[in-house]
Amino acid sequence: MLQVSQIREQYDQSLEALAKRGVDAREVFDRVLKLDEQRRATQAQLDETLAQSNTFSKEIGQLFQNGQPQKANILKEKTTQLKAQSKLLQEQLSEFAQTLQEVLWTIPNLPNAIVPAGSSDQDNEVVLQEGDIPTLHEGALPHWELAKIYDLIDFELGVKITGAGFPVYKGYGARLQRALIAYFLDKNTNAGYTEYQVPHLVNEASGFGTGQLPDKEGQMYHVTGDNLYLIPTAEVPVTNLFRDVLLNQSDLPVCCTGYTPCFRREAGSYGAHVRGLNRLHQFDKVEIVRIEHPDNSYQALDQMVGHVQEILRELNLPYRILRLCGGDLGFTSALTYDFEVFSTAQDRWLEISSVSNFETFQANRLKLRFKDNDGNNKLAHTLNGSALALPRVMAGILENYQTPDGIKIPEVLVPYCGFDFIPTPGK
RNA sequence: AGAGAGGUGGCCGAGUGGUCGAAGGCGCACGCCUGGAAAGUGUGUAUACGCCAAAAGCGUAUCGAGGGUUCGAAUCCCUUCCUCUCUGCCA
Repeated sequence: MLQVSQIREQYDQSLEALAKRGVDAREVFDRVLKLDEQRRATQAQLDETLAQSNTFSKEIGQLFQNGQPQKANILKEKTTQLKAQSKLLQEQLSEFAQTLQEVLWTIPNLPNAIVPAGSSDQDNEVVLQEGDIPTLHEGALPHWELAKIYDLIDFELGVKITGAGFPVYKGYGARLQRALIAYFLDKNTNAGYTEYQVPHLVNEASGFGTGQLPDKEGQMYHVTGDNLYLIPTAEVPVTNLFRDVLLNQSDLPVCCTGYTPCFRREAGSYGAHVRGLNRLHQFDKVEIVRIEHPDNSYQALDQMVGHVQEILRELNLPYRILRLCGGDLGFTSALTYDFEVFSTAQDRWLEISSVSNFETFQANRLKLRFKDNDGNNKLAHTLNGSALALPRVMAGILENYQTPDGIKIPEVLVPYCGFDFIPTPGK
């Protein structure tokens, strides 16, 4: 959620920034400023009325104590009027504040200066591409075929016990999955992130805190009996740990990591793009979250990008980094780098990580602040990224590491897996 | 799930209708004391919003949350959430 002061004090810059998303915000900005003015004026009036009323009440108390009830009764009548007035003002104030908040919720974050303008993923900037794209043997297969042949993942079984998009991992597949989680967590904790195990269900307040509610309610699974939501990403429980928190500057930066399954109801999309592991209702992800001083947040973002790069280099997967354009940028993000792994067998890039700086956009909604060294309370910057999302890493490994005799395991994963090769059945 | 107890500032804890944003203590910050430290001692120590160009200052709200009674509510009433104890169930 943007701050009103941002809109008021940097009106033109903010308009320009949003234009990169293809959003013309002039009208909504003007509405915000007007509502804010109304809110403030009403508050001033209300405060004055209540102050008057408080003064009278004190006088009445004294008059009763001094044995002058008739004088007190005169004042009582006055306060009755004031009470009616303040009640009305109170209602108006709530109305203005509520509407203002609702309008602010509709405005996306301001893209950073280096975000390219653009309307779709066509306009994303490739910042870097690294790693050799392997030349595969004749008859190389996409991962859903490999999963079947090697009996690593059973999609039909998942359908039987739950439904489409809930795969069952088996044998080597399950081991590889567990190895990846352990490897990612080790990489992250070695880089200074504190590991958390958080609940996979969150309450309504947390859904509002990170912005899934009220708008994107349909994307989460809702446990109606207890009014809880299955988390769509660890970002929700982890970031909400810091909801309504006032940190000290010396606490910064806060670096967290955690593994959770992620649940997404998301409908739509068809064909090869959702086959196999490409899009699921339940998948695993290791997330990193940082809370930073505003002066350091972009440096932190670069560090996070470097960290994910290191993992991909170790896995020896060909990848590229995209700087998302305004039109492709998430609603809450100021700057996002997407990581994509090249899937040779599918001949396409698969998104495996997204690293973003939200600046104060989330913190404002979460009321996540810190006391700076001058004693002022300021909104912190929040950042997060996947390090990494499992399914497409799995897909990338299976597809890029396949040989006619079987699937090799990236060297760094061998200690975690306990095997270095998945042989072709029957060979 | 049933029965009971309870939710007050960073923490502990007092407060059952007015002068209570809230005693006292702990913690913390700064000063004094000290050769240095401890002890002792003094002062200060919440958040949000509004007024003000800004600071100072002032106003308003906040004692889990929401509503009500009252001129006036931490205190009385209602609703709700949460925590603890016992019983039940259970990995």
